[in-house]
Amino acid sequence: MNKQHDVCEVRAINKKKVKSVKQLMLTDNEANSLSGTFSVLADPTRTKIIYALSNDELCVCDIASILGMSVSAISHQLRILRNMRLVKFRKESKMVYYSLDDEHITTLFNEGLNHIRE
Amino acid sequence: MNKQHDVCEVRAINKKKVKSVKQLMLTDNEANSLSGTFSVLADPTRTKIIYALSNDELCVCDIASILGMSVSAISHQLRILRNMRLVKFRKESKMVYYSLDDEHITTLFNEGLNHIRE
DNA sequence: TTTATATTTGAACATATGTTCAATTGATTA
DNA sequence: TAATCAATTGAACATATGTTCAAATATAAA
Repeated sequence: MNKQHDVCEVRAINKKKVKSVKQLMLTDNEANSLSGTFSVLADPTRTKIIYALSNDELCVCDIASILGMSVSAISHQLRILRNMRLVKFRKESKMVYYSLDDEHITTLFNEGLNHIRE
Repeated sequence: MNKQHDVCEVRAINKKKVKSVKQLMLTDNEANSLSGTFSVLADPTRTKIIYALSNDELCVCDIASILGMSVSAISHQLRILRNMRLVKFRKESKMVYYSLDDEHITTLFNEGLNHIRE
């Protein structure tokens, strides 16, 4: 920690603003939860999976085929989407069929899609 | 590439579904652009910065003070937000004041915030 | 039971990302 | 001019993340 850092971390330029914004500031938990939510959508493989599932319920093998990727890679990503409750699944014999489970995030997803497409 | 992969990448379970979803599928560019958009919001420091700037125009030093982080770390993150046109800035003597610049993403940001808060 | 197949899993690997540290730039002031 | 300060930058470092590979599960069929 050198002098420059001390100055800027301890003495703010506009103390009133700093104080008032500090009071409103997100907690670490809120910021982590918020950025964590966006992180789920921050990978092209996952956005493709979500997009694919927005059209149809699909098994792992078909998702892999659609994306042209290995089954293992898709399965790893599906686990992340499962843990975040973004997708649900049902088993039918050997196969596992995935579908979307979270309306909020798919709304977010579609807003993002509109954003890049307009 | 072993046998298992070949089977699942070449032969899909439900060929019709796979073919139709494949035709609708996002291009790599679209998927990268979409996930890239979400990536900007996928870091707690950046979400805090955006949140702070949604309240007020702020200089780098004050943002650092509000977040309790080094000026350098904040400046690096502001560069990312600048490159993505999420924030704009004006110079006033030695100081640089940042403010939000992109309505679309701040809408996205607020939707995410509602999502985690409800 | 043995074989085949759909999926999951863990470890290894490479790459991407965020922060720190030190140095630099640009503007102000003594 | 020299000194000071806000901000930026690049390199180094540690950590996180995504894919691959090999092995393990689980279910169905021969």
